[in-house]
Parts: sequence; structure tokens; C-alpha cells
Amino acid sequence: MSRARPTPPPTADHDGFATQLLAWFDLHGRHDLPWQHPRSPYRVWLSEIMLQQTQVATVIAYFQRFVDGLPDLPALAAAPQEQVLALWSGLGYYARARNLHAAARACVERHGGELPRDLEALVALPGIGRSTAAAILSQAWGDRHAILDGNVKRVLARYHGVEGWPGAPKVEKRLWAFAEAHVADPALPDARMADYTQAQMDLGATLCTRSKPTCLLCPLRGACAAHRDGLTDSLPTPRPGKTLPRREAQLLWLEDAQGRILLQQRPSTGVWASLWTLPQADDATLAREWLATHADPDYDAGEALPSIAHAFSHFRLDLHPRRWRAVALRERVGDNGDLRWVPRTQLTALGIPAPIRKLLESSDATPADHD
DNA sequence: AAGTCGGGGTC
DNA sequence: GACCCAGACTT
Repeated sequence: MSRARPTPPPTADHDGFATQLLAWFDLHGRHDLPWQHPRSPYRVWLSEIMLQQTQVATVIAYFQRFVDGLPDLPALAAAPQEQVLALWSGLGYYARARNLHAAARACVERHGGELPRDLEALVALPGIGRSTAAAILSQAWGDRHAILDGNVKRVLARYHGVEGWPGAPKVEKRLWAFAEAHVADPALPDARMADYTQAQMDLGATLCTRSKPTCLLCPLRGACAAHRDGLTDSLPTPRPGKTLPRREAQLLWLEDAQGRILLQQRPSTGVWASLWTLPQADDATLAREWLATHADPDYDAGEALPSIAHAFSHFRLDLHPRRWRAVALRERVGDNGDLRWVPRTQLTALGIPAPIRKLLESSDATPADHD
């Protein structure tokens, strides 16, 4: 060792953690998730990517739609990016979709069209980190690897009484050490690695929840430090607070005489990268200039629609939509570059951010006669 | 170590 | 409103 550890190494590793957990899983775990039947490396991989920072209930419908359209790795690799983003549309964190796509193509080029059964090779693929790679290997093949996702962090922080925000590298390193120690327990059979990985996540998702954990039914309560010390409400330590900045933007909703909507593809970097949205301006003055440059109607003739408040992880965005109907674009503008007239029936084929799609679908296809 | 990247569920 | 969630990536 290059340096002395300030904290003692995990010693409470072979204490029945895995044994108790597996016994509970057999009776009370989730055995009917879509990616478990059938369970294949491709389906496990896809589910793990979709489940990054996203809850199971949200993922299920997206997973079904995605595997219906792209049922295996070669199909994903051969698909155009537009289709992949359309299937991901509404799920968020769109870099996951682009990385998934790129990783599939890398597997075709480097691994014979299959997902490699190797931790380092998986981590080398875009979008797959240490925990996701371990989850894939243990669930798809039963290989012996520790995972450390949000569920396991919460379970281990309570079970071992680990204080400090789990996102801090120092705390995360301790949690990894505990996770590895449990996996090294000889009482955990190789044949049960897939169940063991699933069991940890099921416990965290159904009993050891962030608020109001159901300790009465927990198979680990006998050795849980937080339960013993009355710290289940304060562990894991919450993330340090930060106030989010607020931004505003104007949305220009233009429809032509046929009811088609003018959409604009966003740049390949930044928020909503490569997705299709309404043309956007930072303020009303710039919105007026954009309209004067691209189309004929008077700005003030547009219908001001209710504002939309949308929260991102790192800022809040207030969108102010304004709508014009039966618009014609100026010469040399439209259906070129990043602008496209899109019929309403084609909206499902494009990757569109959730609040924009909700706005477009909330309104009548025909011009409103009210006033 | 901090910032970037969505959207929905929960309290 | 604030906080969280089957994280990874960039700087």
C-alpha cells in the first residue's frame, strides 16, 4: 500500500448481508421487470442506461417501445441517429441515447457485434461507467462484480453508518470498499450474482427508500447501524444545497397554411443537443428581430400563450411561447439548414424535448375560432 | 472537485 | 418549492 488508511478496512463484510438479502429477494424481490424476460446482454444493457438517474416506473414504457423498434444490438448499430433520438424522446439526458448508439457501433466494429464480457472493455464504451458495467456483467452473465448505484449507496450508507454526501469522492470510495467486501463473501454463490445485484436495487427501491424506509420488514435491520442508532432519517447525508439560476427564453410557434409547424434542430452540443424545438430567442427584442428576418406577420399579431416553467438539474427555464398561424416564410428561408416545416403527424418521428412536445400536442390542430 | 446533462415522482 | 433518482462525462 502506498499510504496508510485513516479509516479501518471494512470488517463487517461476511456478516450475512448477502445471505439475508438473497433470502428476502426470493420472496419479495421484483422478478417481473421487462428486461428480465427474456434477459439478454442487450436488454440488460439498454435497461441499465435508461435507468441511469431515472426511476423504474418511468423507464418501462420507453424500454418496451425501444426494443420493439430496435430489438437487438445490430439493429441499433444500423439505425439512423434520428430514429434513436425519437425512441428516446421524452426520457431526458439525451447524451445517453447518443452514447448508446455510438457504443453499439463500436461493438460491431471491435467486438463482433456483441457486448464484450469484460469490465474494462465495457467501461471503454461510451456511456458505461464502473457501476453500469458491473451491473451488466452480473445480471447478463452472473459474473462477480460489485455495483454502486443510488440504491446501493443508500443501503450501504445506512447499513454501515457512513456519514457524508455519497456524491463526494471520499465518501464514494468508502462505499465502494464496502460493496466490494460484500461481494467477496464466500456465502454469496457465483450462481446467484444476478439475483444479488437485483436484490440490492430492489431493497433500496422498495424498503430502504429515501424517506420513510420500511425498516420493520427489512432483512438487514438486525445489523443496520442507522437502524440501531436511529439515523435512518439523516442517512445518507443530503447533497449540499445550491440555488439554481433562472433563465428565460421566447418560443416562436409558426404554422403555415397547411398547419405544419416550423421546427429547428438544436446544435449537437449543450442542452437538448440535436433535438428539434421551436425557434427560440433569448428575449422579446431578439424574437421580434428573428420574426422580421424570417417571416412576414407582425409580431404583436401573434397569440401569447401561457408561459412554461421547466426545471433542469442545474437551472430553471421559463419559456414564453407566441403563436402565429398561416405563416409564409421569406424567400430562401425554411426547409433548409436547421429549419424544417413538420406536419403534426410527423412529430412522433422526431426527438423533441418533453415540454415542447407537450406544448405542441396540447393545442388544436385547427385554427382556433375563439376570441 | 465542480459543472453539465432531463424529466418525473415525492414530500 | 426542494430534493431525489439503477450516473457518466467534461473541464
